[in-house]
Amino acid sequence: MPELPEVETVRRGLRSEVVGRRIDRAEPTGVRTLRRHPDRSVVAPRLVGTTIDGVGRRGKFLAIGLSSGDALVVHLGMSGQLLVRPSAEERPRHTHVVLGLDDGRDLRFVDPRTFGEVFVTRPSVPGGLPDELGRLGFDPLEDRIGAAAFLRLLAGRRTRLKSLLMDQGFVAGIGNIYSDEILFGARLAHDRPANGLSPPEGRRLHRSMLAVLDDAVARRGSSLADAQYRDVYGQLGQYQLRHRVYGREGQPCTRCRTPIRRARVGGRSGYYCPRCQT
DNA sequence: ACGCCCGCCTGTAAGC
DNA sequence: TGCTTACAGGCGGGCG
Repeated sequence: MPELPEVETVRRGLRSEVVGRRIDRAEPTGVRTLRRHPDRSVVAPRLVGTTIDGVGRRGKFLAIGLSSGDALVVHLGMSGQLLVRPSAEERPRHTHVVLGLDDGRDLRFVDPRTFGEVFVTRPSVPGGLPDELGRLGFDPLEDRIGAAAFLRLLAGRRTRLKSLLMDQGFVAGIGNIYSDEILFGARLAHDRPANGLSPPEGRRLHRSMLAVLDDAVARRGSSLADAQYRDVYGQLGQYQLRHRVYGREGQPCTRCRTPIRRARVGGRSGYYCPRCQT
């Protein structure tokens, strides 16, 4: 499922493949994908003729900067893919947006479960972050806040750690998979209240967050059994091979051999080592 | 302020 | 074998 490392991998792929290209055609057809646009007919004219200037990311959102000053914002949701394919190639099912580029290729948004979205907006600060993303918390890799600042943010929060890590208004980009991996790396239980951590524990959480996310980006993200996550080239990620708790219920902990457990946390599966994480 | 549930979706896999 | 059910989960909204 696309979380920060997967979205960052897509961002880097777009930077290599589509920055500098002009959009010659636009087919924004997906009704649910374009749900922020009550009138979808306004979308294509804002895209056609513009050049892609750059690609930014905050948390799980991508912001594709256009020469017009608009930004094309993309969220992959659960099953969204941004694929760069030759325009002549057959389109897969659930293709909701197609941008025809000036090099004979398409940038395609494909999303079977339609939890993802695409919209065009004009940042009030030219070249800045789209205003719609302003409610997001800090981005662990873009902002690189230090341990001291992280500890100050934790201090005000009574929330349990897993919920807090997945709260996009607190820290942007972490979802179910990486919250479990980060908590394992920090040797902290998912239900610990954030403001109850000792300073060493808070520093462990900070260090684990950066270490897990950096390693996952280096391995181009996680693709699970459903193979829904693909980069812009259609390639799978490799970080799932490094998962130490996620999806490993009943398998021995890599640190202590105790069987990994699964718990329902807020309607979702959370995985942890009952011995290492306290 | 926080926890928890629901609804939105489709594809896959487990269960009967 | 074939149908039904459960599950995967990001996110916004609602409710207690």
